[in-house]
Amino acid sequence: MSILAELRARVATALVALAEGDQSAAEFAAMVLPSQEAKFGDYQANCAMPLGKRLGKPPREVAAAIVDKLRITDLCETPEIAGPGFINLKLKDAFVADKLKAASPDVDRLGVAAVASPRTFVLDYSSPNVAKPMHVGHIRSTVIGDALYQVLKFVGHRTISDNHIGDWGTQFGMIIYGWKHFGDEAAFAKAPVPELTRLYRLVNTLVEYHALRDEALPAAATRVAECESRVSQLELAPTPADPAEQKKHAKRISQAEGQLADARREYRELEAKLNQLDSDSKTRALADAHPTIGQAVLAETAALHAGDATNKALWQRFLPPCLAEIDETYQRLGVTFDHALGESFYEDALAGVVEDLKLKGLAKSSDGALCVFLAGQEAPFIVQKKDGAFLYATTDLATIEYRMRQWRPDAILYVVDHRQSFHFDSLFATARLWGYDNVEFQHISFGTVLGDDGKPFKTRSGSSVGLSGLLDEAVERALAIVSANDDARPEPMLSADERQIVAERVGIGAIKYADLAHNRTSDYKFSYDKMLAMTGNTAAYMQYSYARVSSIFGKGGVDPAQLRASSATITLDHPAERALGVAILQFSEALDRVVGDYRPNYLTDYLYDLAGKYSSFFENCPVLKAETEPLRNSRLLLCDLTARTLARGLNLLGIDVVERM
RNA sequence: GCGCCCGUAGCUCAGUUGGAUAGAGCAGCAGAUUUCUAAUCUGCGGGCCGCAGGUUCGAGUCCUGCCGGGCGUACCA
Repeated sequence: MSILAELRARVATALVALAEGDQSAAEFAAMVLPSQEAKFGDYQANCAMPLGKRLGKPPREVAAAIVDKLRITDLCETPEIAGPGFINLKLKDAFVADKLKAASPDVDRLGVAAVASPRTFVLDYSSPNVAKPMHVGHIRSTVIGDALYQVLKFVGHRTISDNHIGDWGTQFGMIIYGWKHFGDEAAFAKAPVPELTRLYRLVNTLVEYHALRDEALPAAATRVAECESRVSQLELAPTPADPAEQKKHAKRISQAEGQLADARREYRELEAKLNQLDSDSKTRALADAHPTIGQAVLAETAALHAGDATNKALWQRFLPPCLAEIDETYQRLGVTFDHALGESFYEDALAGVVEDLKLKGLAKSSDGALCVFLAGQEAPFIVQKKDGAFLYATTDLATIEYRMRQWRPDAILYVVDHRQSFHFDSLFATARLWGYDNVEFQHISFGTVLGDDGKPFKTRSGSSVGLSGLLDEAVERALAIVSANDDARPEPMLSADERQIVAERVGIGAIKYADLAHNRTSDYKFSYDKMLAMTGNTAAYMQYSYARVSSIFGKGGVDPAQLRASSATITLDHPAERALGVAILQFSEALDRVVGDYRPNYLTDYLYDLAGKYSSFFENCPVLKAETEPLRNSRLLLCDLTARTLARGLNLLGIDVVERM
C-alpha cells in the first residue's frame, strides 16, 4: 500500500465516528493529498473544512477532533492544524528511512505492492491501416497505449493488448484496383511494400481528383453563394432601433462576413489543389481514363468482402509483406502485442451482429441503411450501408462481442485520437443497449500532433510524415548531440558503437517521451529541438540523470547488489536527502494516478520531479566523499534507489536507459 | 445550426479532480566548474489563469452567458 493510501485509511478510521458511516468517512479521507509545499509537511488532510460545514462546527475544532482520534504515531510526527483547518502531516524520518531500506532489496518492484483486487483490461491501441503508411498519430496511440499497458500490468492488473489492425477496409479496394490497372509485377517482386504504397497513393490521388472536381469544389461553390446571400440579406435588413439589438445585428453581420471569408478561402484552396492535379498531365490523363474510379474502388472492396476469389487471393498475397513492414516499426519502437486480430478476423461475425441488432429491435432501416438511433443524437450509428456493406461500426461491435466472450474484461480501453469521440460515444451507447452494460468502456482520446505552424504535422509538400523517417531523423540528431558532447570532453568516453546505441535510445526515447509528457488530451507541437533538449522535462534529461547516478557506482567501485544485501542503513539528516527519500517512496502514488486517469504524463511529471530532487541531493550531499562510512553507504543506497526508480519508470514508459552517455 | 475539446509568463507546456503565496523548460539577466558526468545546478525579472457573472470557508479547476480557436456532425476509417 502506498503511504498516501495508508494515511487515508488511518484518517478514514478516525473519521468513522465523526462523519456518519464508512462511506462518508472514505469520501472525506480521500481529501488527504500530498502537500504542495514542504513547510506544510508531506501530506495534508483537507477534510475538516467541509466536515465542519456539515456538522455546523468550527473547522479548526473538527480538525482537532480528527487529530485526537488519529492513530499515526508510527508514521508521522504530531499533526499540526494550520489556517482554516488544514491538518498537516509530516512523516517521521525513521519511518521514511525504514521503508526505503525495506524497498531496497526489492530489485524489480521497489517495494510497490500489487493491487489488492486486480481487474482485467483489454487495451486497443496503435491500430494501423495496412498498406497505408503509418504517421505521427499512430505513434501517439502506440506509445500511450503501450505505456498504459505496462503500468496497468506493473501495478498488478490483468492486461491484454490487442492491435486492431485495419486490414479489411477501403484502402484494400484501392490497392486491388491499383494492382489490376497499374500494377508492376517486377517492382512488387523486388520490394512489395513500396509498390503497394505507390499504388495506394496513385489510386487515392485519382479518387481524390474526381471527388474534388465533382463534389467538393461544387459544394464549396454552393457554400460561398449561400454565405454571400446571407451577408447581403443581413445588410439589407433594417437596422434595429434598440441598441442591444443593434449590437447583435452588427455581430451577426461580422460573423456572416467571417464565414464568407472562410468559405472563399476554402474554395480557393480546393481550386488550387485541383489545378495542381490538373497541371500534372500524367495524373490528368489517368484521371480521365478512370472516370468512375471512386465507385470502382468501392466495388473492389465489396467484392473482397463478398468472397470474390481473385480479390481474396490478392488480399492474401498483399497482407503478409505489409504486416512484416509494420512489425519492423514495432521492433524498432520496442512494442509488442498479446494479440493482433485485425478487422478481417471479424468478417464472418458481421452479418450475425446486424441480424441480432435487428432482432432486438435496436437497428432500423432508414434511407436504405440499417441504423441504430441513439437518444440525444441526430446522426444514427450506421451498421450496414444500403449497398449491403458493413462498416467499422459493425466491426467494432463484433470486436466487443468477441473480446467479452473471450476475455471477460472489466474494462476495454481504446487509445484513439479525439476526432473519433463521436464514433466511440455511439459505439459504447449501442454496445450497452446491446447488453454489454457491465463493462467500463473508455475512449482514451489524445490530441493532434502539430507542426511549427500550429497545423497538423505534415511535410513541406503537405503529405503526412512517414514514421520510419521520423525515427531516423530523431536518432540522427541525437547522434550529433551525443557526439558533439562527447567530443567536448577532455577525453571522450564513448566508442563509435556506443554512441550509436546511445543515439538510438535517446532519439527514440525523445519522441516517445514527448508524446507521453504532454497531457494526452491536448494537441502539442512536434519539435525535434525541444524533445532532444538536455534540460527540462525530456527523455534525454531523464536518461542523463540516470547515467549520472549510475556512474557513481563505477567510480566508487561499489557493487549495488552487495550494498542492498548488506546491513547498511539509511539516514536522512540533510533536507535534500529527506526530500529525495520521500519522493522515491511516492513512486507507487504516481503509478496509481496514471491508472486512475489513464494519463502517462503523471508518471513523467513524477520522474522529472524525482530527477530534480536528486540534482539537489547531488549538489548538497557528497556521496563517495561522505564524512563517514555509514553516511556514504546511506547515500549510496539512496543513489541506487533513485537510479532504479528512474529506470523502472522510464521502462514502464517504453524508454530504455544507458549506463553512460 | 447542433455536439465535444481547448484558451495559464514573450514561446512550448504542467497544474494531483475545489485547497494555503499558480509552476517548469526555453528565451533574457546574474552567478557556480582544481568537483561524484557542467548534457548540470543556484538566483532574478516576467501572470486581471480569454472576458463577465454565479456557486462557497476557499475557484486556473465547478455552473451560466459572452469572445476567440480546434475538431466532429448519414452510409470512409
